[in-house]
Amino acid sequence: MATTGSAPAASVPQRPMRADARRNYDRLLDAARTTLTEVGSDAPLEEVARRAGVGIGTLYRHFPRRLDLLEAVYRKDVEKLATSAERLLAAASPWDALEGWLTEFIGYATTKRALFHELVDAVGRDSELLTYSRQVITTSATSVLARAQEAGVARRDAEPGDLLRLVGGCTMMADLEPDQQARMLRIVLDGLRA
Amino acid sequence: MATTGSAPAASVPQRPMRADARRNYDRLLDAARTTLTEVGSDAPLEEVARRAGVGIGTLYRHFPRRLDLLEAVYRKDVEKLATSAERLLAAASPWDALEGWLTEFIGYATTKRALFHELVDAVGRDSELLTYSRQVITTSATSVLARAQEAGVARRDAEPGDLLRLVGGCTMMADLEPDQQARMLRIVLDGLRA
Amino acid sequence: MATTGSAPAASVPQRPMRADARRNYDRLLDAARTTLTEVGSDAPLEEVARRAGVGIGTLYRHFPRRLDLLEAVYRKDVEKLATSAERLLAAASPWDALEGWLTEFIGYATTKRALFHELVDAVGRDSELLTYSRQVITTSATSVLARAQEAGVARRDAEPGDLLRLVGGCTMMADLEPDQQARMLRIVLDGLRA
Amino acid sequence: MATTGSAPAASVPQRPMRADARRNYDRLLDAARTTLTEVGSDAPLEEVARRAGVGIGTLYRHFPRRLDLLEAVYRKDVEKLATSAERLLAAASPWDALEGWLTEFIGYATTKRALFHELVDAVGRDSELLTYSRQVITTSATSVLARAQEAGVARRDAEPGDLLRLVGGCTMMADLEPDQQARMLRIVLDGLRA
DNA sequence: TATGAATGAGTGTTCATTCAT
DNA sequence: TATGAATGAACACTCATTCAT
Repeated sequence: MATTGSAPAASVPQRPMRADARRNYDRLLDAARTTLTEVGSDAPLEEVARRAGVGIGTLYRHFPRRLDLLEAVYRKDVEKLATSAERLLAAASPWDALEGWLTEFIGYATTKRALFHELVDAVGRDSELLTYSRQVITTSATSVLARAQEAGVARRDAEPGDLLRLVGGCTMMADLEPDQQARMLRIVLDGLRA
Repeated sequence: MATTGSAPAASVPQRPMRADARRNYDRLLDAARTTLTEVGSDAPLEEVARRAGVGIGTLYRHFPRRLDLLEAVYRKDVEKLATSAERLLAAASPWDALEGWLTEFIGYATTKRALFHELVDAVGRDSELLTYSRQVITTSATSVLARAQEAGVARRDAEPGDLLRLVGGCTMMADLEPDQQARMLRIVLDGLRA
Repeated sequence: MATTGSAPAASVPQRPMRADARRNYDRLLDAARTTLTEVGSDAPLEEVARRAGVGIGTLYRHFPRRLDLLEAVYRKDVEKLATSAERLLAAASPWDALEGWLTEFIGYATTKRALFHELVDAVGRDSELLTYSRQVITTSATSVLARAQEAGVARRDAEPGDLLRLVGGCTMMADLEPDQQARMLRIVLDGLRA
Repeated sequence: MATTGSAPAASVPQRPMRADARRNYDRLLDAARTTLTEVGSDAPLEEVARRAGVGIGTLYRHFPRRLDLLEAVYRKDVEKLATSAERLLAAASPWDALEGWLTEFIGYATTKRALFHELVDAVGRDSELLTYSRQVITTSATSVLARAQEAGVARRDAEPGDLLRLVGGCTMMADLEPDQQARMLRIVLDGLRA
């Protein structure tokens, strides 16, 4: 389910990136996420390039249009959620998997808050990316919740969608104060415990 | 508790606006809210002026800086919430007051989603406006909830802050599909009923 | 046949431009023609604005996209040719009309040399502008040549198209040395005389 | 009269190119001519390299500055005209030589149309390249025309310069429709026949 | 050596803000 | 006073050129 993490989101088998290009690509994605969530969704790409320590031309070589960068940031967060779900399901206790995944989900919700509007405007709510995103998240949330319920550590009447809206919505509403976010998550988790 | 609705947000007693100026002021505020929530927080002010049916110069006469307009829009929504709380507490049943106020709160949350980031960047989280806003909303939410609890129509263990985060967060998370918003509100209200 | 010279090439009856706006519009067109023919078709628009003595924003108010400016320059030259034909046919001797119009045509050919490629790329050879241009020029050339032939001052076996290609082609080929252009015109005119 | 076709346009005796380097050099020149005449004089060099099937670095190894490539393309066309004149004079009938050379000249005029402005801007009208070009073309045109005139198959009152301007000018004016170019050439040739 | 990734100056375009009408 | 034209700083994006692989 998780992708292999090959950089360009789409398409054909291509030669692997050169090491330096790969490093710049990753740096750019990281810089983009922090810049966009901190400065706002209208952050200049020059600022992203600056934080990544590369020239603006390099940014554009990897992401020919602003939208390509936004999509890649969003997609990476979604993929990370899917990967986390797999890893946690395989290696953590049912409860820890649930808690760990929701913690990661908060990071995703922060990214989503910054990018979602612009993405919807540009590619539409039914684009491949957003459809894929909904599917991945629903699947992951369902998995970690179901395992916790089957293990008897989570309330049986909780639905994955409720969980997502509670944690995600509170994250967005909580205006990015990290300690508030952690507290909200604690409340939700306490409420969930069987 | 509610302000008197005098147009320029701050300061000294000044002569009341001429009728046409008042009309333009109100139109601009309305146009700004719809434009900013629909087009996005980076909507051009020319678009706001166009929707209000006035020239850009007139917009700037009323709101010398872009931020002034954003603040006024936000403040108006907050004041409307306060006014609604007073009206509903005076005239509606405890439950209807709670339901009515939360419905209005969704509109506020939509505005907040669009403007909050830019406001925080510009004036800071502890500015008069945002402090005032928190206080008004907490007070209003507390009033309508407490009355419903005292009347025995709402669960006693619900806290105003939870309510706000649930409804507000879900609004933000729900990606602006109005029917989804209504459904989320219904769920929360059903859950609240004593 | 000639337009009234209203500035925006298309559309509905609109209020006449303010005097200063009209002046800037005209200056911009003039500056654009000289800049594009002197510097080349890839001249920066900032240079055009600079020569017109206005800010880049003013240029964009009048011509929202680069192409709009190129089209307007080209269209104005075509319209000038049509107007010249009318004027010369009404007021000059048949021979002087022919000579005068061909002289103006050289200016048009210079503009065309600079802009044509980009226009064709952008709007296509069958666009309204280029169709209109061909029609205006054919009509005008036919008129001035036919009158000269009827008056017995031009060879009867000359065709308008030949004339245009000779004068226009030589203009383009002559690499913009103005004295060479004049000499070529003289040769063609001597050849044409009945 | 023709150069020996040594690749780098100027200067010192250097070892002959390796076969593969020579092949890349030739491919680049061809790709440059087609790209520049088709896409326009502002075509990106990456596109040239792509069409030539080499990397951009290889292009720059052969042509360290953009201008070097433009010069080489132009020079090659001029040299081809000189070579053609020699070959046709030696092997074809006087009339066929004239016709064949003028046909080649149309190709040159197309290249010139695309490159001339930029070349003049960069190296000046009296540069070695442009002086050389004028001399080669005048010489070649004079040769093929004189031979045809001496053979009694071309009008004696035609001048080489007229021919060049007629054919070249019409080529430029004819806006690149190849069939129109052929027709213009036919007209000129019919007019030339003794 | 050939490749293509990196660079950054330059250009088209937008939009907050000012100012003449 | 209301209007909208003018301004220019800022930003998305391109491409000639350099340099690491």
